[in-house]
Amino acid sequence: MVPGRPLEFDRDEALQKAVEVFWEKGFQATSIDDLTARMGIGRQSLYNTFGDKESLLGEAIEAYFQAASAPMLAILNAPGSPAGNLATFFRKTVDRCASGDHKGCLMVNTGVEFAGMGADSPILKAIRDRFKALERAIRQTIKQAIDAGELSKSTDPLQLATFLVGVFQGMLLMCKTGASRETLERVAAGAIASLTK
Amino acid sequence: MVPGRPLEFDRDEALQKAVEVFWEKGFQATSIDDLTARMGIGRQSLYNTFGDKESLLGEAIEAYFQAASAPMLAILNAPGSPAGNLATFFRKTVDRCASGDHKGCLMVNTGVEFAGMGADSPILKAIRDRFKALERAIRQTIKQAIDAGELSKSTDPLQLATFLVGVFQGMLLMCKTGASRETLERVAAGAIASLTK
DNA sequence: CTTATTCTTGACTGGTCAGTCCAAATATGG
DNA sequence: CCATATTTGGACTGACCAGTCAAGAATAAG
Repeated sequence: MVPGRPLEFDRDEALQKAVEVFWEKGFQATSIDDLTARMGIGRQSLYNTFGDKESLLGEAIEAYFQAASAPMLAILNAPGSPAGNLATFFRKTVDRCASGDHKGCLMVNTGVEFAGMGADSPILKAIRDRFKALERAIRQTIKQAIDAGELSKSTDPLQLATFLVGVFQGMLLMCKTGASRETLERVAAGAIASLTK
Repeated sequence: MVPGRPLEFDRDEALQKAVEVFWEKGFQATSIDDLTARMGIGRQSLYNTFGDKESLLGEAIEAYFQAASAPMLAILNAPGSPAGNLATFFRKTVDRCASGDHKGCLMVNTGVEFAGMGADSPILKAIRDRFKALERAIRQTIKQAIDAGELSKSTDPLQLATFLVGVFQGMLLMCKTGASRETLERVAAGAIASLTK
């Protein structure tokens, strides 16, 4: 084993706290002091362990995506009706928004913040890639729904998947800016209605 | 007439420049120097004429909304088919996004930024109110479409209107984060499809 | 125990930023 | 021409902030 003083904190726990702060306040509005306070570690420990502020954000987004996407992908791939799974996906999104104190989505929030400073930002690219991955998963479920006869054979899976991701992002945005549960339910109802023909 | 040295610049022109800067860079990332440079006025002139940075943003949002909403409301209220007008609304949104160099929507962008700092912000309230006004206009057009027999009598105007505003905001968000015209066209197609039954 | 390695603590730095102050400039009204 | 009112330009201030530095503390290997 390599010698040296061991970390006094749990790296994953600290990262989880960083996720919360970035999620609530946004990247620019979060200071290093905000982070160290919530993470319960010293300034130098943060720089040693996570690199600079933007690297930490990158790790926070990665951790957020893993935690947030896993249950949603599980819904899409659940046994039973694919179209029903898509409907469940949107109902679950309403629940998550309504129970999250209007924090919205870390990736959506961060995407808006970084969009203004050059489209070549690695952060922005990571966010886009992750939503692309979600789109692929939804498209797969749509294909299954078509095969199962739940959606018309004339349905364009790519078009419908992109549309649903758009509605999804719209819901997360509205959640962040203060929409009520009723509002989000109406949006979700529209998405679900587009699955019944 | 009240004496005193006259302004050396056109207030509305300067405000329009401020809109552009906030729109591109966001509120926090815009410094007073960024503003004075683009507006072509001195620092003190800015504070004299517009108050502090947040007041200027408030005026910028107001001016942006007036300029951006007028043509969109005109589309909704155009003579002819109400449902067709709603479809035109979304096609026009694609055009505006695709021709705007991925600036998205000033109100959406700003809404995300201010959502993190207290839901009681007057800026955030103004943004919400303006989207509520858009929702009302869309609901009115939906009612006309129902009366004209273009939409089923069982259609819930409020539900559909809220849904369409959600899709609209989703499109503006995706525009900001770099979506291609093709992507936005797919989302718009989904919204338009929800108007044909 | 000694040494090499890593972590922690707190002070420090260089820069940026929003907002203010003030003296000079430019207009009107008498 | 003078008094009054307003704008302008530039310097200034106080605060904050991301990132660095250095000295001491904790660990494991030999």
